Amino acid sequence: MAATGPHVAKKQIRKREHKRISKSKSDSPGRRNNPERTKQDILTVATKEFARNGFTGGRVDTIAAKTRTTKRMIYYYFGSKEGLYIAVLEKVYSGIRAIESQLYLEELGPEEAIRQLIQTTFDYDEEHPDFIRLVSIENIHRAEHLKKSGVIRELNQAIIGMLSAILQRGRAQGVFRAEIDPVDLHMLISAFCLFRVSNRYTFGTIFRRNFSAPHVRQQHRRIITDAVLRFLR
Amino acid sequence: MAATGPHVAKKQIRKREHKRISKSKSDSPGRRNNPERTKQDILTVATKEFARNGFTGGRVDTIAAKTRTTKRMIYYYFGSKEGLYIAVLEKVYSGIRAIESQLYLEELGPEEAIRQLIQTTFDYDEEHPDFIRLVSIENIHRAEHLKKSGVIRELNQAIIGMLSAILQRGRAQGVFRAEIDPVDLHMLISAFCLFRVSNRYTFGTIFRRNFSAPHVRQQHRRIITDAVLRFLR
Amino acid sequence: MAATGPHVAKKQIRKREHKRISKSKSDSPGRRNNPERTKQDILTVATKEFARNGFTGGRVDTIAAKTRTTKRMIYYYFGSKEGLYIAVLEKVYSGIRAIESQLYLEELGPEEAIRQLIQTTFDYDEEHPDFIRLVSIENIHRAEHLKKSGVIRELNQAIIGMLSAILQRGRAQGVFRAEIDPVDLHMLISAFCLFRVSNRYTFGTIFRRNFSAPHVRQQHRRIITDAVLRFLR
Amino acid sequence: MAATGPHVAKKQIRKREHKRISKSKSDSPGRRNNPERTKQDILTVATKEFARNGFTGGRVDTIAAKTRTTKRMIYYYFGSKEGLYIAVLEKVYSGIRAIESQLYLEELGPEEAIRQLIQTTFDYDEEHPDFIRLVSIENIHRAEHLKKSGVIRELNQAIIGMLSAILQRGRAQGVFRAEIDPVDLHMLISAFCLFRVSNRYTFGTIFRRNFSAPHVRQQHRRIITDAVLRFLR
DNA sequence: AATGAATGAGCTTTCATTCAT
DNA sequence: AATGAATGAAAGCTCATTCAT
Repeated sequence: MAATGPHVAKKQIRKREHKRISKSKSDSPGRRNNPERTKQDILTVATKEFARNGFTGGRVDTIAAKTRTTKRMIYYYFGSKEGLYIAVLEKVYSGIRAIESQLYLEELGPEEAIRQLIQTTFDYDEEHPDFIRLVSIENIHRAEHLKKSGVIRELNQAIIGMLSAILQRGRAQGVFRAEIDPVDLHMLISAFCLFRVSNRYTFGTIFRRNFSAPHVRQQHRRIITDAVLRFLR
Repeated sequence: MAATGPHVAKKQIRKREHKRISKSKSDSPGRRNNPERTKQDILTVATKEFARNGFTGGRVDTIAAKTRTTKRMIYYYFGSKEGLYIAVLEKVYSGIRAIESQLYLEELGPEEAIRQLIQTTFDYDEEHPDFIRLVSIENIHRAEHLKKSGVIRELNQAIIGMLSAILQRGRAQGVFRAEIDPVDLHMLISAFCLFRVSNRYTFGTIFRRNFSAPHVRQQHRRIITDAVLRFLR
Repeated sequence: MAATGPHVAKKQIRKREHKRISKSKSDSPGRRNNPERTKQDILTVATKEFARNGFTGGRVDTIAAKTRTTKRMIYYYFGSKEGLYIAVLEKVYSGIRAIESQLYLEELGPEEAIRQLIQTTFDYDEEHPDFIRLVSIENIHRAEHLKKSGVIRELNQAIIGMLSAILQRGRAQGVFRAEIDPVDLHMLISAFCLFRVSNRYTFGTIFRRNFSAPHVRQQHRRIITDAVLRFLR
Repeated sequence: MAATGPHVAKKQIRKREHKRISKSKSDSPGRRNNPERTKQDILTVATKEFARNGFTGGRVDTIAAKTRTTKRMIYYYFGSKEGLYIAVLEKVYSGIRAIESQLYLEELGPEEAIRQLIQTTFDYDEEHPDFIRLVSIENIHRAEHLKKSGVIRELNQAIIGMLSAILQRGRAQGVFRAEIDPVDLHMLISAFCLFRVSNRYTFGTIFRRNFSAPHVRQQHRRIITDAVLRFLR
């Protein structure tokens, strides 16, 4: 074992050189040295792939092919297909939270606050079908992946606090009736807003409705707002 | 190493024996000679498998293994994995139609008819999670399989006719307000009833609600009935 | 769902035809229709591969390439790499058993019987280095695969019975001393015969002995026979 | 999602912190600046890993994870997986030599010297299964790595010289018979002592013997001592 | 002297489907 | 009418090693 010094390589037989043709510094300045960007790149592509084809149907190969990186890097950064999928879930769930936290509903009257909240939820769901699809997919999987993420659970508690405050103010002002559970209210709103997006394919096919049409959207927005406010009064 | 057959992973099934036992057609009327029963057997198993794991996640091998028949027979009778899946969809969609057609709501007052309809829908969804799951799964697939089935579209039109009649009677009696579209009303009801079942995993995980608990179920039934009736008045 | 009849295929889009060029009956009469031969073919190749490179180092691809069949068939017949490996173990262990069972030592005097047994063991080990290697490999794996095979354990019990009988006769005739455990005796013999083969590479390298040389082999045979008989007297 | 680093599967190791803590060389004498200690650390971990899983089965990643250092350092100090493995071999082979060189058998009578030597070998093998396993592993690899190490060959010659001297003395005193080759004698002893350890898994599984049991150990020690001495007389 | 970041190549296994009678 | 045997294609994942400073 002789001295302590570092190992001096003896063999230099490599067999992979052929593919490494052009690797000058100016070539691809975006890839190396910017791991965060690479991760975000993967995440964006993966979100689409999983939203489109589900967890089982989503292909790691397909994701890699649409990325600046290779399949190997997906495993380097996310460990497994499931690890990547969970990261996607965390990303999309944090998106809706970010919106909700910027509503500033305290300054509005109770009815107006509810109205605002419903419309924000409604529009967000309409404009983020990938999020809705991922939630559906995760429900098909009995939330087994979501359960593994400690992050998500904490993310979405804020909305209940907000609803609770609005309900209390409404009761104090005599405009809302008593004993409405905020979680149930959240469900009543979510159910409708989500259903429009998540079930539009079967519902639309069977009843020949195109939910993307602007006037349908307007009408649905009015319906859910109307139904909820009448329910609360 | 025994016989020559292929590797059998988990269970050592009968299969190979019957060759010796039932040589002539008249011998065992159980399996052979009863194609309809075999088809139903396959369909029942497939419904569970697809509901549990989705279309992509569902395995033809798994279905075959849980059946009295072999994998080959699935292809013989249903042509492909998709053919089997569509047959499953047709079966479960015809189930809810059967229920709805036996309601006899014409004899009830408008409010009572709506109440009855909601509760039936609510209970049916609660008790048939496999149906709800298959609808969700089909939506993930953008209803591409459902569209290939001419049968289903016709199945679920009846409910709209029924709602339309009730609304008309309600308007005539002055208990319901005008200009409520029956399809929208169906959606308002369906959204809530379905959501409770389809999204119980993510919603339940995040907000720590157990939707299976009897008192939660009772409360939800009251909420949707209440919300719809107030909306209609 | 219409009638009961079998499915009539609608799409016939296939994309793999190109490779299936010549598949006339006369082409390869050995492959199809003869699963047992195919299995044996795989087993023979796998024995060499695993003996050469170990369980971890052995490659399923390599085995498949050297076979008349494809990699897929290995999984069809043996279920997994481990399944194949265990089948190999069972095959080679049954080989030595077969030899031992044909010795007919009862007709010989005790000393002569022992002498015969040792020489048979010695020669078998010398001539079947693959078997010895597989045993070594299995020991590196702490016999975890061997334990999964119910067959092997029963295979090698016969030798103990034989040794026991010889020892008893020897004691009765007064040529062997008392209280020799047959399992220990089997180990004394096996240890030497096996070691020559299993450790010839390190031992040979360090002490510069070539165990394959005929005169070395003769000498070793004399040594172990001599040592055992002196031990028994 | 926190920081940018790669996916870490099982444990969240320190690593990244030390950069901030020990900036100057004088700061923390623990890790940096002590290459010999780092090398020994790697070597100790690698010995276990290779002994447990073989050369092919041993994982560079696993070794690195259990070390104070990173995977990169293994390559820095040992050049390759094989380089590290050879270093391990050299380490363990030098261990047995060290023991043997401290026996001082010249002062004992020939029989007693042999007795002593056998028991030392027996106990050393019993207590150093990792060494035995590495020897087996190296034999599986046909000693291809050992051959690359010039060191080892010289290490283990001493034992032959010692045996030779004892045999000569024994012959001179008339207690040992003539014409016993010291290398063969070494093999007779080694075979048994090694076999007990190297083949205990398969032998133990098939014949249901637990070689770790104290009374079995005692009996085996008696057997090999007895057999060898009777062989020499 | 020392190291964080990246990776090409290849591994085992699975899946829906067809062949051939 | 019914079926045992066979399979191409691709999926997820791992491994020792080098890049670039």
